[in-house]
Parts: sequence; C-alpha cells; structure tokens
Amino acid sequence: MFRARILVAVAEQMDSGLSEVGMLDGAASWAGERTTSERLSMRREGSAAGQVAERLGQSPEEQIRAVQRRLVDWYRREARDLPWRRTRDPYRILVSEVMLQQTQVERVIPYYEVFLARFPTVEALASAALAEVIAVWGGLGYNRRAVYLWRAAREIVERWGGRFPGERRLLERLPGVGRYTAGAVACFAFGERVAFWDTNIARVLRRVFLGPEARPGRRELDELAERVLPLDRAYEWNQALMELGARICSARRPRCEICPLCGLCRSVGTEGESRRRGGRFEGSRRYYRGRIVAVLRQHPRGVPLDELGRLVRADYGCQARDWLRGVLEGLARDGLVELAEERGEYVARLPGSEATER
DNA sequence: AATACGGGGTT
DNA sequence: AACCCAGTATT
Repeated sequence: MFRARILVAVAEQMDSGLSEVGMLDGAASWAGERTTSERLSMRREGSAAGQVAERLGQSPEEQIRAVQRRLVDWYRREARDLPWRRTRDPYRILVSEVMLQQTQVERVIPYYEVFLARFPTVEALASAALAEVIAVWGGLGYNRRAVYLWRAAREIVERWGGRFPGERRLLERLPGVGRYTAGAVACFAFGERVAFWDTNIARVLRRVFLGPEARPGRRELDELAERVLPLDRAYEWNQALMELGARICSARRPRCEICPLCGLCRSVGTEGESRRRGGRFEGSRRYYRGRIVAVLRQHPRGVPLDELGRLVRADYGCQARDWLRGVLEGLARDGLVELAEERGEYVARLPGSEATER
C-alpha cells in the first residue's frame, strides 16, 4: 500500500492524471500511427516486426499498444520502492544513474543513501574535496565515476549556476554522462519524452519486438526504442522496461511463466543467453588499481611508493617499482591519484587531500 | 570497433 | 571460478 502511494504520487507528478487502466485502451497516443499502406508493405516484405505480428495475430502497432498497456499496468502494481523513484531532483537522479552504471540496484542503495547524506546538494558535492568524494564512494567500484560526478557537479554549479539543464543534448556534455545517463536524467528528472536504452531495456526490446535470434546494433536499438516509446508516460514506460529486464526478463534465466507480457512477446520460452568469457580479475591491473585506491582512502596524508607497494601486494619488491609507477600514473591520468615528491621520495595520495594544502 | 575500468553476489 | 551487472571514455 505504501508502494501504491508512492506510485500514485509519482503518477501525479508526471501529470499523467490517468488512474483507470481502461483509459489506456482508447488512448490513440499510445503508439505511433502507421498508415495502412505501410502496414501492408511490412507484411509483404516479411519484416521482423511484421512476422511477429503475424505470429501473434496482431498488427505491429497493435502489439506495441498492447505491450505498452500491459507493461505500464504491471509496473504500477509491482514496481519496487527504490529511493531514486521517490524524487525528481535532477541531482539525486544523476547520482543514482551514475552509481547504477554497471552496478546492481541492491548494491547501490546503501551507497546512495550515504553519499546523499554527506553531499545532499549539487553545491555540497561541488565544494567538497575530491579526496573525500572518492572516499565516500567507497567500494562501489569504477572509481572514475566518482571523479566524473564531482567534475559534473562543479560544472553544473559554475557553468549553470547550480541549475541542471533539462535537455539530453546538454546533459550528455557532462563528464561521465553518456547517451544512456543523459536520457535517463532528462526523462526521470525532467519528464522529457526521451527514448534511451541500457542493457536491460535493450534485452527486453529485442526479445519482445524482434525475437530471440535478433542481434540489433546501436542504431537499430535507437530506432526501436523511439518507435515503441509512448507519446506520454515516458517515465513509467522506461522505468517499467528496466524493471522487467531486471526482475523477469533476465539475461540468463528469463521467467516467462510469470511475465506480464505473456502472449505479446516474440521470444516467449527462450533459453537464457550463453555465458561470455571474461578475463581473470584477481591479479589484474584493474584489481591493483582498486587495491591502491582502497589503501589511499585509509591514508589521507598519502603513502610513499614502496610502502604502498607492500600494502597492495605481498610479493612487492624493488623490481616491481616500475610496474607500480605505471599503475599509479594511470590512476593519476584518471584524476584518482596525486603523485608528489617529498623529501626525495614519491608519495601517492587521493587528489585534494589535506596534506596537499601544506 | 575494441578495450579498460571494480567489486560483490550468484551460479 | 566464471559470470553478470540502470555504461562511459579512450584509442
């Protein structure tokens, strides 16, 4: 019931003013119109969408409309109560979206709360020392995101007077904000009707509208996402696609038996996708970058190079010095580490730490 | 187009 | 141990 209240509040904010599912049926705005000749040509050419329609006994636009209705209806009943769904504050939305890049929802939540408690506004983040931002970022991973987020906050404050631009094109210029995140902020914070896709949305759109064998490229996904985007209620539609991808239409084991799109999907009953091979993590350069940042978080004044080497790997010796230098220079290029010479020895620290002020 | 970039829960 | 994840920037 609490969840329902949240959703109603959000729906009202979205100015949807639409509480009866029945109203969706008559909403001509739910799918782009397609002329009869276009429709016939699709069938003649046996296009993918046309074939789906044949199999499902529906025209493509009927499938789109039915999916829109069914999915948003499901989302309104089943949406998880996630912290970033309770706000339209662009700063909070941005923080959530950046944290969610390549990181699961459940893992983000506690970091999100802590981060916003410490940096509640874009001004607070912009005026903080980068070292502290990296420290509060903690073990979330992809530490460059913390640097990008801090730089983005400074840009918002300095260039935009603390007010976020609402357009995707402008948002996308911010550091660490790519096509997906810019679209998400424009839609989730500003209510813009924007089509975008991430791994979840791409998988859902591909399975539902194209089929299990389809391997659409970026361009094709852009066009598909745009074509199926409702003329209004973009917020709920996009959230719903991700919700379905995360909870039902998962990569490995899709749960078609409980999917709200039963009967509307081109890939019903599909096998999960095969596993891809990934490189070893432990012992990798990436692994040691993480170790180094973790150690430096605990040492605000910085750590001499050789000591740092011993702290991050047991087999460190002077022969590994060049290796360590290389890794640190990479971190320095990314803005995650500062290298300084003090009393004849090199010291590494997080950028903007207190010690640099001396 | 390919690659680097973290870390932890799940299988 | 391998795999996956609300991507982005760089080469």
